[in-house]
Amino acid sequence: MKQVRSSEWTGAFKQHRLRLTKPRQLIVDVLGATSDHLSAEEVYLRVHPKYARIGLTTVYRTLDVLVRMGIVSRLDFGDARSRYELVERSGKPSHHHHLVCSSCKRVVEYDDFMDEEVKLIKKLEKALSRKHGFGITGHVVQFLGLCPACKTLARA
Amino acid sequence: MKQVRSSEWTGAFKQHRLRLTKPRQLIVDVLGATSDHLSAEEVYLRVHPKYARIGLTTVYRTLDVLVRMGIVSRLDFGDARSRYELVERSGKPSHHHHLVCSSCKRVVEYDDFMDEEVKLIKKLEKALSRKHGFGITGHVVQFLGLCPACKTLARA
DNA sequence: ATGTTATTGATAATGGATATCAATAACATC
DNA sequence: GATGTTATTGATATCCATTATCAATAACAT
Repeated sequence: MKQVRSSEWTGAFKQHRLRLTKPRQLIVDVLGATSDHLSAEEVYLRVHPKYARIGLTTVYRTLDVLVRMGIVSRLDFGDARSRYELVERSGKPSHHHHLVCSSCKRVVEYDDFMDEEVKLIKKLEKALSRKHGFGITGHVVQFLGLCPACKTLARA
Repeated sequence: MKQVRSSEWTGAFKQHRLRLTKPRQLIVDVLGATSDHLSAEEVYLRVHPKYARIGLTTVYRTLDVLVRMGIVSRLDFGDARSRYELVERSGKPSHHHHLVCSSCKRVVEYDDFMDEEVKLIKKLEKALSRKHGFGITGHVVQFLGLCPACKTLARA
């Protein structure tokens, strides 16, 4: 399952014989219009004004499909709900990772030393794939800590 | 909050004025006796035969305390429940990461290229800390994929 | 031995996510 | 453009991991 550019998602849908429905279009639109990491409910709330009969169930299902197709990434920042972002979105570094405040869950995207990181990840993927026979499809790299605001509060 | 060796956990408890109770001892024992990544319920089930009046609530609370003290790591393998492992356990590489099958959730621990990885992580921690003012306390590195068995099934 | 208070555990409640299933709407075909 | 097939939707009920509540209990300092 290889990555699909969000700009080509309609084509990918057709190839998989998936129908191009209004809810699906609006959900991709919402994800493309923000740099936030939205939860399913937040996606629902942003689609609702434009399409009031959207159902939360549909949002969950659609996000699942998009993740499985490699158009969307599912993220976990430890706040008990999954969050989603387009894999490819204009104005965002194509490859990035996340720095998360474990207290307030604020998220910073970073791409420092990404060349070096990608090189190491590729090397590891190859080694692990050979050693354990896994077909590797993705990775998670994340730093956890306290943001400046929460650090100050912790001292109080 | 710095890491605490599991062998010294009783001392760490005393320093924090936390009481050394039977449930807490048994929970640490269970984690020390396995290389599995247990869920809260699995910990509960393994303590129960030795101490039938253990409550699931206590297990959740204790695991939380242990995580906050740096004695235990909370892991997320995408199967909708947190899993736990001792940070330091005899017979396990002290620093390692996980390769997870996204289908059956099987987990392989690896420590390949760990020197290189640790060096990069340290460098990133320093850079991110300076750039964004975070006090960095931890990181997640994880590879996702399909294990040999699930790969075969997927082809069927 | 005793008092203080951290800890426990039964119970109920929360909340994100999923299963069910009849109604609807894409879209291939004519 | 009309029509039939079938993927998709969404209201509803449900699941299940985790957390809140609070009276009873047990660590441990004195």
